[in-house]
Amino acid sequence: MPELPEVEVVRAGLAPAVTGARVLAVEVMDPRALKRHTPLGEQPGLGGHGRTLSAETGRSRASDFERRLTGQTLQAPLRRGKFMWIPLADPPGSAPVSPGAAASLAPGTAPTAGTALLAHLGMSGQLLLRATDAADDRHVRIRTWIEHPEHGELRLDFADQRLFGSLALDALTPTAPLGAIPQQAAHIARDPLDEHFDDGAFVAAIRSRGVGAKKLLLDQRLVSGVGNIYADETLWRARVHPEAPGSSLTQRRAASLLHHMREVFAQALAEGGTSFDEQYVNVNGQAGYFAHSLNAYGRGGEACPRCGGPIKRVPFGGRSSHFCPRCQRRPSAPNT
DNA sequence: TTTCGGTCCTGAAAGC
DNA sequence: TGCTTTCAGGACCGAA
Repeated sequence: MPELPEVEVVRAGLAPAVTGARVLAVEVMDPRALKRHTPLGEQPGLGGHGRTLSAETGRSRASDFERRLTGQTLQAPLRRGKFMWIPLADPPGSAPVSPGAAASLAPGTAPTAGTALLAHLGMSGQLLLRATDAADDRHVRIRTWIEHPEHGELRLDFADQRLFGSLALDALTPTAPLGAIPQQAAHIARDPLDEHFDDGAFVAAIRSRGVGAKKLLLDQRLVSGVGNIYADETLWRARVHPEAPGSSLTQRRAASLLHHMREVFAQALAEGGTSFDEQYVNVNGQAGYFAHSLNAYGRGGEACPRCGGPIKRVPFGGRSSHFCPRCQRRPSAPNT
């Protein structure tokens, strides 16, 4: 289940092979993997994300995507949170973009910084670099043939079993202080590995909200890149109950959430990300090792590595939360 | 403005 | 053995 560390591993793995490569051909094998893609001249959201695509809409998106991407030159891939994008050929007058330079702008800002190939891996999305004659992987939805000046011809396959992910061509919108970000990712907050992430604003924001800490960590408008796995791990490390209201956290506790979030991300990155049931692999199809380092997520009924008490698994908005009721006490009274 | 629940989707596992 | 149900999850949308 790709969250920030997994997407960053993919981004870093793609960079050497795609930066400077030219797109030779594109084949959309399943238009449902283009849920975020809007053909030129069409209103965003028509038959949009989260809704079933009609056959006609699917064909229209597929042909537009194939036509516009073919022949383009790819730049270095960038990322914010779980969104990753590859800017297409330098638009005239645009500045170089770095991940740390990307900043949120209001949706709807006029696109003036070119176009990018945007990717969101959803739950089971994979971007796989393959030799042009390699055997097919399962669930390949979109196939791209590229030619790199040093590495020659390669295949870049987007595979996605559960179709929660998608590719799209999206307009880049300028950001302050430098750079640009795809419009579809402009509304989300910076991620905690971003050098421009505002720790003070994050702490203030979560302390002003009455909803549970886990919901706040999963809110991509407050901090991006956190999913169910790393939310549970962050809360366990910080000894915060998933349902502890943000307003019940002291300044120090709220800041410690951020500290532990960065800690768990750093460790996951070092171990190549978290892989379950082959739902996440790097660009070479290899699994990460961080699943072995999980303390809470997926360990319902097992002993807490810290206190030995049983890890509890409870329903949480259609999924599950894992925490240690002994280490992560629920606040008994509102903070005053 | 904030919060909640439904929707999209596939395949493994469990239950009957 | 074969069928049905449940579960996993991120992002988005509409309703309250």
